This record gives sequence, structure tokens and C-alpha cells, in this order.
Amino acid sequence: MQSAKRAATHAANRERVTATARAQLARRGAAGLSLREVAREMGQTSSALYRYFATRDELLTALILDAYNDLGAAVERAEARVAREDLRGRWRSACRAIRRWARGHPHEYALIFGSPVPGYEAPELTVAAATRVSAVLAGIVVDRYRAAPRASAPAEVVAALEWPAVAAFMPGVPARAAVRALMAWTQVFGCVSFELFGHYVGSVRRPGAYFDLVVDELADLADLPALL
Amino acid sequence: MQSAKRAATHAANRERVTATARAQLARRGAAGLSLREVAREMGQTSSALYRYFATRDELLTALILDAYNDLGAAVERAEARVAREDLRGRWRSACRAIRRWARGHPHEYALIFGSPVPGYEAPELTVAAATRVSAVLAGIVVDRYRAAPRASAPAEVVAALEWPAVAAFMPGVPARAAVRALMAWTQVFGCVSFELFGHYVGSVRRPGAYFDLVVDELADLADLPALL
DNA sequence: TGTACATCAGTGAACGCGCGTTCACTGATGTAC
DNA sequence: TGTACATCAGTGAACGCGCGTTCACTGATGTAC
Repeated sequence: MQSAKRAATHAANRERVTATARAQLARRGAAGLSLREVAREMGQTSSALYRYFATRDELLTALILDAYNDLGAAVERAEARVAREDLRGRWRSACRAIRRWARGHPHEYALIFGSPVPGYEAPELTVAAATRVSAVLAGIVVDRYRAAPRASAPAEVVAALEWPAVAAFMPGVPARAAVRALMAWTQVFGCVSFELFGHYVGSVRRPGAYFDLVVDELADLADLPALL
Repeated sequence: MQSAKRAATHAANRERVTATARAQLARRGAAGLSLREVAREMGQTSSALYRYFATRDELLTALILDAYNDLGAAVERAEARVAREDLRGRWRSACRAIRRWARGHPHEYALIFGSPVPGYEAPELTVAAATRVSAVLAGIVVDRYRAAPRASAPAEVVAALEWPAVAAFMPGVPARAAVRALMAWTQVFGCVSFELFGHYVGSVRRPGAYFDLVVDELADLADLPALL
């Protein structure tokens, strides 16, 4: 049986490894992440890392998980700061937190929202972490429709979506609004990706100001009033 | 001076190289593209490729350029097939062509719309090719507002966008509509990226049907009537 | 409190691999007269 | 139509590099009595 003391230092060392790897990710990007380089930067042999990760992919998974959780926590914090009745404010705050985090951690953002790393298959456990942001956004929409009359979803929506799951995620939200919420979610990340990946060169001059315009257009689209 | 005959065979050989590289891209992804592997598949030495490309990055640039042009041509063709007055039909056709191409060439799509390849800087000449798709989408919006009364753009839009360029690209389109058109453009690619990069797992069951829903929502957003 | 022992962290050398790029070279192909 | 010559396509060996992973090992650290 492993002692608690040893387990603690083991975990701490493992954390040191991922921290170093994260710093390297920021400099070289996901594809260029190298165990040897991480070890070098820590002043250790590359074989030492195998105490903490059985394989390079396991390190990558840890980084992806951390990225999702870090982003999720940032968005949760930002949204929680706004008064519950101010739906538009909550929406703005959450969206801006997404963009702020992405700009602050561009390579981690690319790691989770860019092209999939070739040959890497994401394990199940990343899904829960990935859900945190969407849960925040969904929560705002749910509050918007809290007092709305229920209506059944049209067949084409039910067919297109994983409707039971989506409806459970946004209880009480009518189908068309749920689709629009999904769209808003996609739109926010589409904007951020276009900005970070260079597709706004030539059309958007101040991405921050443009992003705010988009966020407000989306709030109108989702019909989020300033005050209920 | 180079003879026309020799120039032609040189160009043809160069095309054979890019074709092989493209096939390899489809199998291994952008980061894993290797000159040696391409040469091997062609039954040649790796050094032979240096007759056609001075460096690996030059090959990558050629692939990116081809991808943009291939996508652009596909969208142009699809949109041209629809009667000019049927704005919503043109919009649908163009959007679906984007998605169809992306699903047919996922790695090429990732190459141009996914995370930037580390250490690679896109040269200027790719910009023109990249514009072809947006030109098609802009054309539809322009036709929508052909008879609309002109209005000056609000300051916040002018400040956020490269307004002169955008206004020139969509002549006669009012500022707010231009922003929404930009949003629609982003949304379409955001959707496709989410689908291809696996972010719709758990929420969207039939991506094609969902995509069609989104495209129609966007047409409403951009206020594209079925018939003028 | 002291000691014997098991467990862990980290070392250093080695494995086999594939990569991009260079360079002197050999044939083949087209050109000029 | 034939020949001499320049140009090009492709070869094969070599360069130096960095990578992920394995393995037998040495110290250090904590544990049980």
C-alpha cells in the first residue's frame, strides 16, 4: 500500500512536470511537445518522467484536461460575479472570459479547440471537464426561460440533436431557443478561433470591439433581456 | 531562358508531387507530412523533390493554396447553380458546399481552418485564394441590399472593423447587416469545425440536419427572403 | 530511539527510428547550328 | 538531318539532429518493529 506522504510528493512532482510541459506548449505548440525537452528544462533525464507518465499521450491528456478545467473555472468565476437577474451581463461576462482565457493561453486553446492532434484519441474523462463552459452558458438560457410556457419540440429538432441530452441540459428551454443557444455557443468559439487563427486579417481591425458587438447580437438572438 | 516544353513537364511533375503529398495529408495530417515519405510513395529519392520545392514549407504553402482554391471553386460552382433571385437558395447551396467539401477533405480543412502549423508563416499569396469563399457569401448579401436605402455606419462598427475594406467588399450593405454577415460567415465555419473536431459529441446527433437548421436560422438572421 | 528493509526517484547508456537538407554525380532530354 | 553542347531530372550516400522508450543501476526516503 502506498503511503499518504509519498503519494503527496508524487502528485506534487507530477504537477511540476505538467507545469513545465504547459510552459513549453505555450512556446512550441502541441505538436512540438517533447518529453526530452521537458526533462531538459527540469534538469532531469528524460527517463525520469516515466515515473509520472507511462507515455507521451498520457502527458498530453493531462494537459488537455487541465486546459478544459482552467478555462471552465475562469468562465465560472467571471459569470458568478454578475447579479443573477442580469442575464445579459452574465452572458457578456462569460463570453468575454472565454476570449480572455483564449488570448492568454493561445496554444492551450488550440490544443482543445483547434485541429485534433494526429494519432491522439481523447479519453472519456475529458468530456466532463469540457462540459463546464457549456454548463455556464446553458444556465443563463435556462434562467431566461424559467417562467416560459412549455412547448414540445418539433420533429426536425428532435431528429437533428441528441434531444433528450440537450433538453436535460437546458430544462424548460423551448426547442428553437435551444438550437439558438447551441448556435451562440458555436459562434463564440468560432469568433475566437477565427481571431486566433488569423482569419480576421483584413476584415476585423479591433477584435475585442468586434467580439463585443457579436456577443450583443447573440444576446438579442437568444432574446436575453437586460432585466427580466 | 527556359523552354516552354521543359517548363510544362516541370509543372506537371510538381503537380504529381503535390498530389501525392495531398493524399498523404489525408492519411497522416498536416504535422506528419514528410518529404521523405512523399518521395518514397512516388518511388523516388527524397533529394529529387528539391527540384520542385526548395523546402518543406514551400510544399506546405502549395497545399494550403490548393486547398483554398479547391474549396473556393466548389463553393462558387454550387452557388452558381441556383437562380440569382433565389437568395435563400444561393445561401443554402453555398453553405452546404462548404460543409460537403470539409467532410470530403477533413485534413485539408484542418490545414486551413484548424490550429496554425507551428513555425509556419503563411505568405501573402494565400490571402487571395482564401477570399474566394467569402466573396461568394458577400455577393449574396450584396444582392439582398441592392435596392436598400443607404445609411452611414455607426462609429462602433467603423472602429471595430476594417470598415473601408469591408464596405468595399459588400457595397451598399448597411453596417449592421455587414456585421451580421461576418457573423454568419464565422458561424458556418464554427459549425463545421465543431463537427469535424468532435465538439458536438453528446449534443448533435445528425450534424447534417443540424447544419441545415443553422443555415436557415442564419438566413433569417441576415434577413434573406426566399424571393425578393 | 534505533535499525533492517522495502519502496521509490532519478541516472546514464543504449535501442532503433525518421526527419530535412546538402552535394557531387550520372544519364536523359531538348536546343542551336 | 545530324551533331555538339547545355540544361535538367533524379541518384545515393552522408550530415547532424531529436525523438520515445527500455533497462539495469544507485541513492535517498519513508516504514515497521
